[in-house]
Amino acid sequence: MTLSEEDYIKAIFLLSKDVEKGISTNAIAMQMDTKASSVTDMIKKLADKGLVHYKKYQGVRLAEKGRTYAAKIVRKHRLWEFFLVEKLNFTWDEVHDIAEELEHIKSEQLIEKLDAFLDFPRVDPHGDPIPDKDGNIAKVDKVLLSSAKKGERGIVVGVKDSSSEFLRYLDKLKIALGKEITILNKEPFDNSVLIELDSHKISISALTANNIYLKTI
Amino acid sequence: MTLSEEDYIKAIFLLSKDVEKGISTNAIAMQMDTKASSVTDMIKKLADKGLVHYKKYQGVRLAEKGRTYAAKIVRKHRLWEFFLVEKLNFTWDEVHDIAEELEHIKSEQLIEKLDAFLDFPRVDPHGDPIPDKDGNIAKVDKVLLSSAKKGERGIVVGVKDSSSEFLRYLDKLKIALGKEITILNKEPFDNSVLIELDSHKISISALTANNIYLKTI
DNA sequence: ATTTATTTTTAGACAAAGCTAAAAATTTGT
DNA sequence: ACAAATTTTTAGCTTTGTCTAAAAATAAAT
Ligand SMILES: [Mn+2]
Ligand SMILES: [Mn+2]
Ligand SMILES: [Mn+2]
Ligand SMILES: [Mn+2]
Repeated sequence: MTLSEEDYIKAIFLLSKDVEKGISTNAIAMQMDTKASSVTDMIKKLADKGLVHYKKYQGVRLAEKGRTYAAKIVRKHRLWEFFLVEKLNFTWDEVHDIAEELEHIKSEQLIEKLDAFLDFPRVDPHGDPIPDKDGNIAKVDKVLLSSAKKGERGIVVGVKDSSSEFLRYLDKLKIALGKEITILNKEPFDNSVLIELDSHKISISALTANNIYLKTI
Repeated sequence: MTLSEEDYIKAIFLLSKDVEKGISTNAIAMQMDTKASSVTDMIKKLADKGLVHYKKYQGVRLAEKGRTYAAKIVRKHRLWEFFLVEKLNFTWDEVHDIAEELEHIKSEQLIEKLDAFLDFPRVDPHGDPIPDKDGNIAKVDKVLLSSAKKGERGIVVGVKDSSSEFLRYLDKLKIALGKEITILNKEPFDNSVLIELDSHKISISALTANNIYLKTI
């Protein structure tokens, strides 16, 4: 598998997470910041290799072989992110692009030794689960802050958008994994959410609330 | 710089170490396990980018720009090797190929943080010096075991051949960095060397002796 | 049910990096 | 000094992955 093939298969894997149907050419092109025609070319190659199921104009689905391969790349990506934050003191907004390269290093032994060195972490710095060595992913139960109800309390356990910009905005709001949040009110006018955090009341926009995951308590 | 360009510039850098003249196309092809015609193509590209000086049929020399770039790749290679051995418990014969990939990860910040995490090591697991962040390399003074004289003593500080096969052979002989060796005798017939190691006498072939560096004491 | 708009695929080009085979230059041997 | 051997370069092809522009298929709108 080439680096490029790996990035495609991973993109399809991530896009398939909560989608039942085939993934569209355009969706993949968007995710990978490339052109639809390039995607079509690559999909054909992946189909020839038996990694995806593909019928023209019908979108693409991962074959079992492709799914486990993709999960392993995601495993590497997230383990490296954990390493960068926990051992090298990077912040959670700095690690994605570096992990995007590190995830392609080809050595089973390396990743198993890294896993042990890190003491077998179960989630990455953004709260995303780290697949095990066979590609299985633990189902984390979490809800979006935007869908939590007035009066509920929860711990921040993840983010949906993990772009640097969003993560730095959360830093500014003092929102981080592990923080406790209480939903004080929801404003019907603009769907903003009034929360209590560190004994302060702050208002969170609908867009922001739609990108924060809570585990309700 | 592409991965391939980086590997070429590094190869030229390593071949230039104790050579004054231009590096030949064939020597590079040999080192990189590729064909001379491919080397010629790449050299032209590197020359266009100002990384090397090149005149047809005259071999190639690193330009200053190329030298510092190459030194940075070597720095990354050796720091990662150190990490693999010291933190992930790899053995010295297992790390080269993995470092060959890791050396291409593009992040200044990553390598500086890794350096700090490792506590600024000065040599890699094979005794080779780790260039500093500006590409300067400390001159280590060491001699080949093959050139040490009868009666001299020394500490093993490096290897010339760092192939897995040779390193595993050294493991078998119980020769490792830091071990003390006394030259008891040199056999004129086949240039083998009789040494004392861990209070045992063993005979080392000329070829083996020519790939072990000592710091005499 | 057509027409219009959007999505997807194809066709044709291009850059990177490699190869083989042949030509050109340099080095070596006598 | 000149022929033979070796090294280096060139020419022409191949594979990967990308792109633009045009054609084909599907989806949406009237
Ligand atoms: Mn990637
Ligand atoms: Mn992540
Ligand atoms: Mn390399
Ligand atoms: Mn080394």
